[in-house]
Order: sequence, then C-alpha cells, then structure tokens
Amino acid sequence: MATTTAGQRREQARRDYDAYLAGCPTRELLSTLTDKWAALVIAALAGGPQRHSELARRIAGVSQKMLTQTLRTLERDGVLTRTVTASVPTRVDYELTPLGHDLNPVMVSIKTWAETNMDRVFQARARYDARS
Amino acid sequence: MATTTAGQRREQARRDYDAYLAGCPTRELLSTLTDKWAALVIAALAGGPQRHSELARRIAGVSQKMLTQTLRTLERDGVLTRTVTASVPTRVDYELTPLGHDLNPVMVSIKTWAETNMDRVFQARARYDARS
DNA sequence: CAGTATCCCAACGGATACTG
DNA sequence: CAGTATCCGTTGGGATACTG
Repeated sequence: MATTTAGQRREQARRDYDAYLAGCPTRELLSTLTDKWAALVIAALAGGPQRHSELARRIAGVSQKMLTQTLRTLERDGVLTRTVTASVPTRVDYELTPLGHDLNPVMVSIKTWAETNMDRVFQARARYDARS
Repeated sequence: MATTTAGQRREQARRDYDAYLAGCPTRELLSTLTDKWAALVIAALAGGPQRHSELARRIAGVSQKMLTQTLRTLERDGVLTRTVTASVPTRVDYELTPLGHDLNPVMVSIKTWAETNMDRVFQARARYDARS
C-alpha cells in the first residue's frame, strides 16, 4: 500500500527534525516547552479544564501577565484550547487538546522528578560548595 | 522495621515538595531543568562522556558562555561530573552521574516530543493565525 | 582546548493601572 | 473575572578579548 499511517509520518518527522541544529524550528519549540510556567500550566491541566483564576491560584506566584502570555503561546501551538463563556462576569476555561494530552505526561515527569530528587540535589550542592 | 528504603524516602520527598508553591525550592530546580541548553546538554550526554568541544559542536549555536554556565550549574546540582585531564592542551570530560542518568530519559523525551510533533504544532499555528 | 572576564543589548518578567 | 497596556528593573545571553 502507498498509504502511510499518522504514526509513520510522525516517525519520519522525528528523523527529519533535529533540535541539535541551530536553525531547526524544533529548537524554538523546545524553548517554549522548556519553560517553568508552561510546565506548571500543562501539568495543572491534567485533571481537566481549569478556569483562568483557578490556574492563577494553583500556580502560586505567577503574574497575570506571564500566565496569560503562557496560555496564549500554548493555545497557538495547539496544546490547549481557550473557551469563553459569555456571562457576567466572563468565564474562560482552558483545556488540553489531544496534542496537549500527549505532551502532558512528559511535563508532569519533569515536575515530579524535581520534587522527588530535591534532596539529592541539595546534597550534591552541599558537596560542591564544600570544596570550593 | 524502622528502616526505610531509598525509594520510600524519595516517595516521601515527592509528597513533601510541591512545585506549585512559590516558595518551594523545587520551583527553582524546575527553572534549572526547564532550560533549553540544559535539556540539550543532558540529552547529548546519554551515550557517555563528552568533551567540552564535542558538546559545543554537537549543540550547534550554543555560545561558550552559555555552555560553560549550563555545565557548571548541572555539575553543582549533581547531574554531571567534570573531569580534568592535565595535559597540553587541557582535556575536560563531562559525564552523567547516576542522578543524571535518572534525569536523562525525561529530558530526551521533551526533545523527542518536539521533533516528533513539530508538524502538528505548525498546523495548529496556521489555524490560529488564520482566524486572527 | 577550556575557561574567565567584560561589554552591552534585548528579552523576560513583575508591578501597577485601566477596560469590557 | 479575564484581559490589555505601560513602565521599568533584572536577567539572559551573544561578541570579543585574553589566560593557563
């Protein structure tokens, strides 16, 4: 057959793109993904849709500006959807797309890794600082 | 028994730390990990030790400054080791620690995700830009 | 080769004020 | 509530020059 599956096409894409190359568009996409706020937002949406204010409360310390900016970028990249409910006051919900759900486990794993290994990192820092 | 395994202690750590909290040290560790250069460096070291110049060549476009800075931070956090061989000219090798090997698959998965899904992101951007 | 030290500009990102 | 706009200090990060 001449037809290719979506999986085959993605496998081909993985071979064609290379984030080690400076000019590759994946380099810029990697920049978007390797972002503290993006990781927390995507992880927070694992359980289902969240309102803007819910995300702001959950991700303590994020500014209005950074939260909106992060959400916009992720919306544009097809990771999440933004749904406006016309009411007073306005209600806006954010939800992961299938692409976003695909990405979610990866982002969660970074956050979990940090939480799980914080102590080991502390010990490493103590050793490093001790001999400097 | 009163003894706890390393696994149990790490599970406890995961419960004690929470990157959603602004003051949590994992928030800052997350910042370090969610870094374009850190991701590429850690991914590049999967196959074994690499010299400074090898890393610089492999990670196209990285500046001397950023590469050294990234390597220093990761060394301090116990992710990799820096080994100096006294010769002329000096030879320096970087290698993942057990902690680094633990982190490696996570970082590789982000890079791979970007390479695999670049096309889907392009399509999403085209749709988003078309209705704006 | 590996690294440090400056210089310097662009961006990141917080604070605040204002709108539908 | 959700978002935009502006101001403004801090940091990121490249370019260049110099050292063991």
